[in-house]
Amino acid sequence: MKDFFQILADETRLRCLALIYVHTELCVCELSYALELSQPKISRHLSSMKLNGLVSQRREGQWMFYSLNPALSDFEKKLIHLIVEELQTRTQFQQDNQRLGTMCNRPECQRIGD
Amino acid sequence: MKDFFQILADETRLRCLALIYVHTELCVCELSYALELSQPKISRHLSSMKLNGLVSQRREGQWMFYSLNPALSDFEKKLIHLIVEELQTRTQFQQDNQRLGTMCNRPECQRIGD
DNA sequence: TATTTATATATGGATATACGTATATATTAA
DNA sequence: TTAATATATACGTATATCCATATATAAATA
Repeated sequence: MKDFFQILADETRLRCLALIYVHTELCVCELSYALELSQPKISRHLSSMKLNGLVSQRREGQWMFYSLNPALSDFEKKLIHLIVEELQTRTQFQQDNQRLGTMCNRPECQRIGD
Repeated sequence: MKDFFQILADETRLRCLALIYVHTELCVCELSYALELSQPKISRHLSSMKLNGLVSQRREGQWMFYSLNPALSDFEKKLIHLIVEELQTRTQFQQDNQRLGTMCNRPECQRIGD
């Protein structure tokens, strides 16, 4: 459980998690744009989230899409749900989400539920 | 929120948190005994939990009793409830809790709900 | 094949964290 | 006042984490 919280103990990763949760799946460039952070930084954090089983990845052409790992335990899923619910009430998320909405040339793909 | 998870991202602190939650309040020597860890180590972790608002402290004679901080937000309280609920199902907690039960000369005090 | 776009990784440095050990402080009792 | 018990803190070290920058890999396109 310690490692689970370790992975949540970073603002960049929390911001990524909230957007991924809400949009089902997002690629690195979308997160980099929405959070106004460098591509390597986003990629590194997603990589550590992947390593710890928080997210899974799917390649589609040039893009690597990240989504919540369906293999998460019920406990972890419940926590993440509550965490994202809370994050959504905060300005940081709202700003990030709005920026994402204004992004041009977002990769076209069959995103489920977006 | 990052700092909240930072504080939860340590096994010793999670073990303390679970015991404190279940027993309402505990002192350093009880936790040190139950977890079989040195007094300075327990004290240092409790101190950081106090600093981050997770627990509050109350002195009674020689003993410093730690309990969950009542000023925690509803969100934080809900998370902690779920976390402790999960921890209670694990052997680590059960062993810690059992050792606490076998401790001799536990400080006598009017512990609420213990 | 060469170029562009998207993503991942390597490196070195700065900072944070956790630890054991030693010691200081505080309270109680002799 | 001295001793014993409980707790807190200081210090040095080892390790982990995060970052910016540079570069490597992979896929798509010209």
